[in-house]
Amino acid sequence: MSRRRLAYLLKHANLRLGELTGPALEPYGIDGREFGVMWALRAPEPASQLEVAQRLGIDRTTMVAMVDALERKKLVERRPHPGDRRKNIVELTGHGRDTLDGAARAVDAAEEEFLAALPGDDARLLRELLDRLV
Amino acid sequence: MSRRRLAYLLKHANLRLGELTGPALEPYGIDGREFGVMWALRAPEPASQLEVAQRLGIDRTTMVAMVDALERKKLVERRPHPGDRRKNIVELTGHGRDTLDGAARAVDAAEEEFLAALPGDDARLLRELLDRLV
DNA sequence: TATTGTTATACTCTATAACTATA
DNA sequence: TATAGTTATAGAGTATAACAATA
Repeated sequence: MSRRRLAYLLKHANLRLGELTGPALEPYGIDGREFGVMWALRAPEPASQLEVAQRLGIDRTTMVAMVDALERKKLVERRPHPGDRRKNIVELTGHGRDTLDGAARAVDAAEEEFLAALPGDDARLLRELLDRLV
Repeated sequence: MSRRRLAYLLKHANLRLGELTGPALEPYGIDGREFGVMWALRAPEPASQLEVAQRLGIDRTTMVAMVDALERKKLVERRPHPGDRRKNIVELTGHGRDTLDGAARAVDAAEEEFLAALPGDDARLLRELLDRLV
């Protein structure tokens, strides 16, 4: 009867996951949000700053600071778009790609630990259900 | 292959839910966080400010401002704890209880709309899986 | 000494508005 | 006129530190 609300469950699930992914990413010098940007950049097709921001659902002004930080760490690079000089192409550097490989494995492990309370099928199911909602 | 990360799914699920519950609560003059506090206060047993804060996983300093706001709206009341004068008992007022009744129905409807993409069994299952994780 | 509530303060995350340069 | 990126700024939401009252 002491039912917890869906918003509470989603928020605290995300908080708990963050407590696992945060430390897992620390050795790579990035936080969860930066990992999210790099993850969105992993496709071989280059993307403009705005495209990445929209893919992640963050504001383009927020994106500026994120790319600034990642560029300072030599993990991504901006270069002008050949066909439209208003746009920046944002790409992972070689070092960024290497970092992402390791970081992605660390995040995989953190997610696995987060989902450890659920049997394998249920973990897969949870991801699928959320995917259908978002 | 374009897999979205679990943190992304949880965050955006919560954002989407908030976009539904926010407007649903507007007629009741409260936001989602205030609803959360009132929901935690619905049990007949009185609770101290700190107990409620811990139940919700929010800081006690944050709790002060939340209770201040709800008290200004005459939805909750503080009274001294009879046995321990350091503590405040926080309780719903009559008006607070009436408001919560309506607000809870509005939030139920918003959650239902949020979960509409899932067949009934899956909606129940999602809640259960999250409940086991948090 | 430790705990509860409070206040002042600061930090993180994010968005809005205004600007520059391109289209 | 509209778009991409940038900057400055402001607003949530939250936490830390210090204090008063009480245990």
